[in-house]
Formats: sequence, C-alpha cells, structure tokens
Amino acid sequence: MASRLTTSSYAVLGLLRIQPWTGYELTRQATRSLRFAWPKSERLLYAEPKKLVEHGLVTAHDEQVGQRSRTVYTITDEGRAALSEWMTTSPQPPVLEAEALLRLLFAENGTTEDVIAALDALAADAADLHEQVTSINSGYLDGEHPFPERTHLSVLFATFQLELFDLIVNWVEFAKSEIAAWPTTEGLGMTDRTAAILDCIKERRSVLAAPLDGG
Amino acid sequence: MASRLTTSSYAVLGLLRIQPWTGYELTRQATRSLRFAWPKSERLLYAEPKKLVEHGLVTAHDEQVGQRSRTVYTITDEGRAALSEWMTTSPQPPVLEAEALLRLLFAENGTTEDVIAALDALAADAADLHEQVTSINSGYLDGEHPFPERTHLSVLFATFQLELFDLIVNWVEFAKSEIAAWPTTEGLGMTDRTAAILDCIKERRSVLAAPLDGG
DNA sequence: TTGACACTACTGCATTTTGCAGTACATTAC
DNA sequence: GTAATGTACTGCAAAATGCAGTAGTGTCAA
Repeated sequence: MASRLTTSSYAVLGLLRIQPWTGYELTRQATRSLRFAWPKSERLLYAEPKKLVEHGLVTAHDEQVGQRSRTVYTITDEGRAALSEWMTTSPQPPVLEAEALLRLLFAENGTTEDVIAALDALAADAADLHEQVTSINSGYLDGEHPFPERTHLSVLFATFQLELFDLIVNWVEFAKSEIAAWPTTEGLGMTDRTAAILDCIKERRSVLAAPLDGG
Repeated sequence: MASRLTTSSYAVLGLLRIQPWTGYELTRQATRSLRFAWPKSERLLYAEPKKLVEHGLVTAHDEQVGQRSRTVYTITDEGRAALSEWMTTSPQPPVLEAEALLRLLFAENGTTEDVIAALDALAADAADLHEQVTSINSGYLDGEHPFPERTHLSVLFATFQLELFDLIVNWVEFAKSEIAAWPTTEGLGMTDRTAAILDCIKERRSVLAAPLDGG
C-alpha cells in the first residue's frame, strides 16, 4: 500500500519536473534552493522518489557506473499533471523555528551575556545564509545558471531570503541595544523603553527605523 | 529508560519555570508565545512534561476537579539548574518553512494566477499572525499581562514577529508586482527586471525600498 | 603506485514528532 | 434540561529525523 503524498512529495516532484535526478543529486539540489522554503532531511529526500514511483508519478531506472549502480528518477505525464493540480491548492501558513528567540523568551534563566550570545549566534547564522544565497545568485548575471530558463524564479525567490536574513541581522542589532539597557534579565517588567516599543506597535511603526526615546 | 532531552523539552521546562501548569495549560500557553519561536504539536506538549519528570527536573501531582483529575507539573531546583545550564549553550540556526515560497519556486507548473493565489494566502496568513501578536501585546500598556514582570521579554520578543510578518506582507506586494509583468510562468529566464533585481542584490540594496527600473 | 581522503550513492534502525480520532467530565448559555 | 463549548487528556499510525554503516569512485601527493 502506497502511503499518501505530502507537501514534501510535491517538493521532490517539483525538482524532478526540472530534470531527472538520482537520490543523491536531489539532496544536492535541495541544499541549493529547496531548503530555504522547505527544509527537509537528506533521509527523506532519498525516500520520497520511491513513494512517487509507487504512485506512478515518477519512473526509476538504474544506471551502471563501474561496479556501482545508481537510480535515476524521471517524472511521468501523471506526475506533471499531479504537480499542476497541486499548484492550484492552497498552501499551509509559514512557520519559523528559531531557538535563539526561545532563549530570549526565557532570558530570565540566564545572564544578559547568555542572551546576547544566543542573538549573536542568530545574526551570524543569518549573515552566513545571506552570503550563501548571494553567492548562488551572483553568478546568474554572468550566465552561470544550471537552468537559465528558471532564472526569473530563482532570483525572485532569493529576494525573500535576502530580505529575511537582513531583517534578522538588523533586528538582532536592535534587540542587543535594548538588552544593553537592562541591569539584569529578570523581573524588569514594563520599563520606559518597553513602553516606547509598545507605542511603536500600537501605531504600527517599525522599531528598527529610528532610535527610540524612553531610555 | 528516560529518553534524551530535546530543545522542546527545554521549551516546556522554560514555561514551567514561570509557574506550575497542567498539560492542557501548557498547550494554551504555547499558543500565545512559544509557537512563534518553537512551534510544536499539542501532542508533544503533553508528552514533554512526563519526560521531564523522569529526569527529575519537574514533579507531578494530581488535583481533583469533581470526578476528573488533572496533573499539575512543578519545576524542581534541578530543573532550574538544567535550564540555566541550557541557556549557556549555543542555539541551532533559524529555519523557515513556507509552502507558498515552494509554489513560487515551482511556479512554472501552474498559471500566474496559481502563484498569485499562493502568495495572497501567504500575505493573509502573515497579516493574521500580525494581528494576533498585536492583540496579545496591545493590552500590556494597560497592565493586562498575566506575568507583568516578564513584559520586557514578551514585548522585545514580539517586535521580531511583527517585523517578520510586516516583511512578508511587503515582500508579497513586491513579488506580485513582478509577477504581474510576466506574460507566463515558464521559460522567461533573465528578463530586464530580473537583471535589475540582481543589481540590487550585488549592491546589497533592498528590492522593497524603491520601484525598480528595467520593467 | 599506493595510500589517504573526499565524493558519490545509498540503506537500516531507533527515536522524535505529528495528526487525528477517541474518551470523558465540567461549565455556561439558553 | 440539554446543547454547545471548554477542559484534560490517551492511543495509535504515519511522517520525519539523526546517525551510523556500507561500499564503490575519483584525485592528488609522497
């Protein structure tokens, strides 16, 4: 009995729509783009194409490389149809997982240095991801794209990541400036600065735009 | 044999550090704050405190409400110590899951209307989440906080969410204006506008700031 | 020319996490 | 008094992860 198709199945099917790949190549390709919208484990990426074969959306054939065989997966017409169908359904809400923000929420259990360290790590990770996206995209102007006909998609997709990672870096800057004004992590409650931030929120002003009063 | 502690264990431990809760109350509380940094299923939130008991970080005692009993979990000194210890460790990188972005990446399999619909859904979800965070926080200025001594943390935490949801709404606006210039979803490759975006990326300018040329 | 090391190409298994249905008592509104 | 909503969970199957293990291939240098 074939198990049901998940969003991850369609993610892999989407990659196979571009061209035939082996399981290993799917994991490589997922690291380049998929992971920024749908981060899945290598293990799953190996399992999904097999499921797609059971559903008839993909065919598998073995190629021989010396003593070793590799399985190449190719999308079928049914696969293309299923993908088009899926495109018309409505997507799940976005979800962010950020352990560093968890540290902020529970900051009272550690020192201000602990929170700052967690936020620094977050900013460093964001800067690193920004760099990765930039380096993948910077080649496109010189025609370095494995799928040149897809450049308009890759680039528009990348703009979101870059804005997001920039936001994280900037927000960490802001958060650190707030925390620098804390004498301790615990029991501060409603400070002047916190009240000033709440004013921003009420008026829908960005806290990143300009320095706050109330400090 | 007690299974090992995960980040989710510490997330629940962090809530229990604030005050004793039942499993059900933990799920309620997680919906208010935890979920924006560490979104976990209700099922898991019920399971974690039991694990914490096995590790001696939490104690459980049953209360009677009529015919029904409920289990209240209370943090121990060992629990507080474990939490402080955890605060000094370094957090995992942030992870975003956005099915709507997946639709953009694979836009060529559907119509421009399909992508637009997915992006509209993303913006609607973000606006909805923005509203939820705002409504939770807007009461704080009037003293409506269950844990007033934690206001400085809640509010600083909320600023990130609000900036993020704003970004999503604004970026969707931008992305839709780009897509509006597409005659089709497929095979466009390097258009003038895409080249203009890549210039922004190279110079690290935000694409959201000002209208692009090249259209 | 051989040995070390990175890369390719996976699989198996234990554990973690989710989704969903199901159970059952309590409280509130009408 | 009963219907609807809220409280307070549990069981189970399925999805997903993490990690170790296996094994052949290519490459560069001593």
